Amino acid sequence: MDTGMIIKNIRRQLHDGGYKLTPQREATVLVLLENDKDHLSAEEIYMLVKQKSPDIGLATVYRTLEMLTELKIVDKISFNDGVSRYDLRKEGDHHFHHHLLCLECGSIEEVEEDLLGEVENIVEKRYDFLVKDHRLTFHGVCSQCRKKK
Amino acid sequence: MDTGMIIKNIRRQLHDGGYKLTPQREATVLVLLENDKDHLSAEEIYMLVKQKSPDIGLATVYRTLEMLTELKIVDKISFNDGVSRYDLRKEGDHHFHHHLLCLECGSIEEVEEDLLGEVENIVEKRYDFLVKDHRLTFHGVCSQCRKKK
DNA sequence: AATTAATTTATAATGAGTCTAAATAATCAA
DNA sequence: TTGATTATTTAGACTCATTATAAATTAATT
Repeated sequence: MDTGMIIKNIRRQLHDGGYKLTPQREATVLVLLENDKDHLSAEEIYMLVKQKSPDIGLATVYRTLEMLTELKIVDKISFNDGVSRYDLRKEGDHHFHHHLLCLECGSIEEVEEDLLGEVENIVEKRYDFLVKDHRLTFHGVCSQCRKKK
Repeated sequence: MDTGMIIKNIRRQLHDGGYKLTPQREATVLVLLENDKDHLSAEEIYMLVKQKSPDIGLATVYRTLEMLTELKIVDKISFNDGVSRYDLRKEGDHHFHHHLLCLECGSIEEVEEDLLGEVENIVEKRYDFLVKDHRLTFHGVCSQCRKKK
């Protein structure tokens, strides 16, 4: 799907939630789209948005990210390094993808496929817990770092 | 296993890592042992330790928790609410247990059994990633909150 | 056009976590 | 044991991510 179409969908989602897609919000979403393989912090997103809209304020970026999180357009995740990171959810995805965090180089790889179907069933039955979403991160060593040794 | 024995084991683990079990560190470990079902933040731990050792400083608690995390005696985890939480690892456990976070009441339930064995195998093979540890949290609605409705 | 509501900006405030220097406690060599 | 060295703790200053606030701007409505 092209960017224009994605933006159009997001505009509709905002309207459904009672929000407008202001130029600042659109610029923020564009940065997220252009960097959908990264896991940017609010500060990093702010720096990138500033290149498009130099007058945007940091608080606006924070508020936009909060709103996008509430609407489940982005997922907020923390990798225990003291900052929250924001990850655009793929169109039609109803689960949050998983992450592989390399303890040596700090890289974060994404695992698109949902490996938790069976595990969620067990949790729902055995713990009587209605699962809505999940966060799964593996800590380990990526192939590149293992090759180096 | 009784508390004395656990403390003894932890003392040995600290020594092996080149640290001493000072009274302040012991008081901190005791608080973690006494609240092993909770997921306390550093500040909460500090408050509880202060009841045992009123003269302890917040920085000492932070440093102790950092050390215990490094030695894998506790696991540090964040549930996206802006604070890190610390969870004592059970004796002999080589994986971090999972969590069920209720989006309505905020309660956190623990899942002791390891449900990720097969998933880790897939990740190791399919993504060529050496798994050392994991963080798995399900977001959803607990049985109590569902009963209320 | 005037009014109201939503949004943004700039900046101040908060609060978790870290750093630093001085004090204290433990360890070691003589 | 004494003095010297090292590790640890304390208190408080500091940093930095995030949030709150008040004034200004923009958009929507009457």
